[in-house]
Amino acid sequence: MRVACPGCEIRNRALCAGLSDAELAPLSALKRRRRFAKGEPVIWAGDENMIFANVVSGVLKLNATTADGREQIVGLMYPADFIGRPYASSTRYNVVALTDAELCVFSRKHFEQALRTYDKLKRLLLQRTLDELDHSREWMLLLGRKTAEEKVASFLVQMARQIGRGGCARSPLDEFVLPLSRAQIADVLGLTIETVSRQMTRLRSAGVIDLPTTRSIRVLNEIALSARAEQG
Amino acid sequence: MRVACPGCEIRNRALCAGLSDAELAPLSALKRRRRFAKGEPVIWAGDENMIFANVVSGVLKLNATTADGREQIVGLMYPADFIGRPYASSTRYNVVALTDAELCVFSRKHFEQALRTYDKLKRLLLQRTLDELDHSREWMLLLGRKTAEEKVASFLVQMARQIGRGGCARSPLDEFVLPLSRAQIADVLGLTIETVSRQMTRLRSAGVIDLPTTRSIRVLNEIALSARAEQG
DNA sequence: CGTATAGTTGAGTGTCGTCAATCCTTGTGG
DNA sequence: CCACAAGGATTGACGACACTCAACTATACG
Repeated sequence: MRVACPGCEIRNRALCAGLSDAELAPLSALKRRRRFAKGEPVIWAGDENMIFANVVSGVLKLNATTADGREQIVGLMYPADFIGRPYASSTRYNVVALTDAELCVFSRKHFEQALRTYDKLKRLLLQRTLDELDHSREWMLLLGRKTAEEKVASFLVQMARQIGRGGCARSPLDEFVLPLSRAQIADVLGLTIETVSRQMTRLRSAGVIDLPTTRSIRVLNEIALSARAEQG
Repeated sequence: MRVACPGCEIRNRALCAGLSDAELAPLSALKRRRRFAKGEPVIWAGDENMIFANVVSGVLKLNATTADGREQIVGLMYPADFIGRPYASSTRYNVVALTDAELCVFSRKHFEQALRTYDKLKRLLLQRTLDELDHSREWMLLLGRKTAEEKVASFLVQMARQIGRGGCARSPLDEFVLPLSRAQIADVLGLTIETVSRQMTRLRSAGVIDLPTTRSIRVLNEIALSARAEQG
């Protein structure tokens, strides 16, 4: 028996994991692999020509902006995550590739058709959406009530977990490479570049982390880091 | 033909609106009307004994807290909104009645059963959850990037819309009663009581709003209010 | 090797938080 | 009906944390 989407890196973790090979086969024919370069926009807020896709590789940001251009990253999408907004004609935020990325793309028509056909798909998307909602509410607590140090510590804890999840290891990593620049971290945390930088060096001075390069983090004291995150 | 849930105030706006009378009938037998007094907790974070319910009347808050007790309101629930967290054993936040409230309650078992049985119900819950996610992301922009004045103005714009939606009128109201105290508004906006109060009086001094009583708002200049909200 | 971009560090400012006093509202009992 | 108490809201003085502006350093890239 042939396996649908042979060689797909995320077959067992993405939404498709809820479908059998037989169920996936017709959908598989409608998908389109598409590459996006670092910095390239995937969806513009308000654009009706929306993309529905699974992230195969890379990291993307969802970001909202005020009228005068201030920016807030409201979500980060990793491999196996789903991008798109069913039941609405457009999204309220932009989606931009933070690294080179590969997506498994469907048209609105095909995806919504599949959503109607496969009950399981709907359930899985609902589960994912509920998880995202929980996550975004946790982030609201961070944005509204945490100090700069707590924000940065929370971000690093979260990052260690997320990067760990993607690889073979299932536990938080003690060393990893940030897929975000300082400016992007600032946009996630509702801070400025300078404040992020200062808090990073403070954590290093305190012996909680080390910064082998500006983009890589080594967690020296996970307990201390979690403590400074005030639950994260 | 008898109508399921006769006299229910939210029959046509809540999740149940997606079900026909025939479909609703068996569910209707399993529901339980329950009243909560102002300030009474409905769900505790981490409690497995979770409630699944439609809000019939009143306003409730979802709030998250840090380990040391700082509080952030991450959601407000109005009549016809749905409360509960399917596919998880507990919620990460508390649900508390802000006013006297009436809920139409189901047990986890019955609700998840219904979710499995009725495809339409799943679709409607997915739609709602996606809407909530959009809303919470919009709020992340507010929490992370807006000034105190913009936060308060955004809150008032939003409130005028929300209260208007509930009544017969479908447009934003120019005068309404706040269901929240200053302290609760502060917890929604990630500010302190004092800052909320100062911004309110600033808006009044500027002739944008009037405050007939501390709990009621009269919008004198909706355009100016929206402008100060930076899109809300 | 030189330029451009990203990141760090420093000095000074401003917005919002803290602490405290006062005012207003609401409810209760004399 | 009024006095009083209690909680909520407002206002003020002050301070701190994070932002702004700026200079400098490190890293990436041609």
